[in-house]
Amino acid sequence: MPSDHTDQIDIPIEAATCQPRLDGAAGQRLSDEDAARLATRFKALGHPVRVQIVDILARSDREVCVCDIEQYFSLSQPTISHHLKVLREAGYVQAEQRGLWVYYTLAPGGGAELRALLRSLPA
Amino acid sequence: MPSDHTDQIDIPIEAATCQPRLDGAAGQRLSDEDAARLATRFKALGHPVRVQIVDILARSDREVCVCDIEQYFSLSQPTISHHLKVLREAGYVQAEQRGLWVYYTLAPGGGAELRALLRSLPA
DNA sequence: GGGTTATATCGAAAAACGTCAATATAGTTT
DNA sequence: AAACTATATTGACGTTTTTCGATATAACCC
Repeated sequence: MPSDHTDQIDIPIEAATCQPRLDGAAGQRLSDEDAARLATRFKALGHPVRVQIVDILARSDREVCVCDIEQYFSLSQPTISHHLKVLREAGYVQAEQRGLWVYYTLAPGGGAELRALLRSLPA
Repeated sequence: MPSDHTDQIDIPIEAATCQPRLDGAAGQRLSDEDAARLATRFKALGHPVRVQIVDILARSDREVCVCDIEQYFSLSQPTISHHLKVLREAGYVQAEQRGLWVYYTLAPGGGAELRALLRSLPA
């Protein structure tokens, strides 16, 4: 009779080990430092209030006063100040004091990239 | 007599109020829902281990077994499993079980975007 | 069936985060 | 100088996140 008992039958599903990798188990990858820097930047955008703040700045064609930013939220002044600090330290925004007021803008360079990031989900 | 005592002298630096906004104090902006969704996605990338995992998947041209992912880190198995879950729930990665092993890939669609995100900082 | 293996889930402890009230700082006005 | 204003910082408290050991689940092999 023709072969209908092809000997594939007792081949274990994946040769008893998960598909071996080509490169030696720890090939080229992101450095720990780069991963940490990236994570810091992403984490800074990982809060709705900070996303909103960045969006406000991205939509504005001029600098925006902290006192105006505060109007958008029903949060205490220290809380807004804290979120602005996180965004500043992550390099997303820049502050300039003039008189009693402090004006924020998106940090130069990252502007286009940031607008793209914001568009990356709602699309 | 000609004006040489122009009355600009006692104009306060910024007219006693910070530069007024053009739109009515709460113009068009990101909805709370969109801000929350964006923040959730960014937060999922807000940890170095998860950035590394995404990078590993982004560099690989094939699916990667959990057992291989674990090799990259000196963290417990439950911890890696937890980070994979966060990435899964954020929609960045996909899992497929085959035999005893589970293989992860970047979620379809977002692949190019994700690679761009990863490139967004080290550049 | 019983034994083994890979991954996921649970529960707890430590660390990080978000928020506010209180206070400090720095500028402005009188 | 004193009073006032906008923003930042400090300190405390509740919540969430990260991590692990222990256990559960599910698939394989004998």
